[in-house]
Amino acid sequence: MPNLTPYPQRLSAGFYRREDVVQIAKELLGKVLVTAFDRIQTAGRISEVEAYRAPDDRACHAYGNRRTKRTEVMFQEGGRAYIYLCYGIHHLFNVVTAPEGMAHAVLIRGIEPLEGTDVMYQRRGIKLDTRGSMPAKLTAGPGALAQALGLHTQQTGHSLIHADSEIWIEDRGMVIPENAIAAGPRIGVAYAGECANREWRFWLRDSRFVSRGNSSYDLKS
DNA sequence: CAAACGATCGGCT
DNA sequence: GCCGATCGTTTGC
Repeated sequence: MPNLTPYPQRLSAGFYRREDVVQIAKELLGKVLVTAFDRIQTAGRISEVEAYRAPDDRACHAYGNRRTKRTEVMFQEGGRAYIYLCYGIHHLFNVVTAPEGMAHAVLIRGIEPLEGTDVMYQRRGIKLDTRGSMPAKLTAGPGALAQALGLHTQQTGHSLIHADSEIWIEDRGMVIPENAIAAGPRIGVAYAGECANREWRFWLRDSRFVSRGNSSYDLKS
């Protein structure tokens, strides 16, 4: 059988609306996050993610299924952006998953720059230096990559699926073997008690565009 | 109405 | 490695 799958292929409702957010988080590694605001396209390969899951996850903003104005979008059907302000400064981008009524999300924590890198430098306020390799600080860390892609809290709730969306995720056919994925506890959730021990942070083991050291271990060694 | 608190980053030591 | 910035959201009085 010839492979007739045309790439790139935008991820569809069926991908996002499954109930296993941990599995979806892992599958998002290697996919390509794209923004196209005012016809300026920027894109990067997802290299680090974290899963959050209401109602039982104390680290999740919708813990206990509490609905607030901010978290309401997490309860909507999968395939939307949940973007919130962190520490008064950083705009953190999450992918809403699961069917309507289940508040699950995947925080995107790192991307490897692919397209529009000049714009990324501009948005980040980093001076372009063509000598040497791209600095990890360009798009490693959730606040950094959101800034590089022009993501902002005002886009929270936007669809990642509709044809006219300015934010979407593509499958470009990259296959990530399980042993290329590392796992560890989520960052910055010490307040979450036992839930802080859940190893729901995943990253591409060999990527430089990861927010913390590549310690911890590989999945399925 | 008041106040505490971040799913972080960058600058400085 | 440590520390301060900065402000919307949430909760408590």
